[in-house]
Amino acid sequence: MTVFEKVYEAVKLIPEGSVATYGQIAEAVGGRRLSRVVGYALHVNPQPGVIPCHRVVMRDGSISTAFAFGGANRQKALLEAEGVLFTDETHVDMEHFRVPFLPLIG
DNA sequence: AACCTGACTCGCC
DNA sequence: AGGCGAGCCAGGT
Repeated sequence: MTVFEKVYEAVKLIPEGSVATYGQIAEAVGGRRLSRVVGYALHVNPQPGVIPCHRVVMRDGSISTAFAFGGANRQKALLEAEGVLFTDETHVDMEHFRVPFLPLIG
């Protein structure tokens, strides 16, 4: 099981209507330092549509500008469709929609 | 086979 | 308070 596989597992565990930070995913797969690797893993997302990568945002709730499947606006629309609210145009309301806990992937 | 880079995050100026 | 470097893994050149 590679780190990438773990990343995909973790991302798929994010419940609908919630979001997680790259850091949270990183901690779930082995360490906070892997946050960058998490981003790369989603970059090479092997199964778009299966892996809810739109539920992964920056630690401050902002959406990455380098979003790959339609732009940050598309990601924002997907999240709003799930009931996730935004504090402003680009920041998710992390206080209420960030997942409280993400299980460790082994 | 080694080096560079990439959807990040934290710590030190 | 804002800007920059370090650290992690995998894949391409």
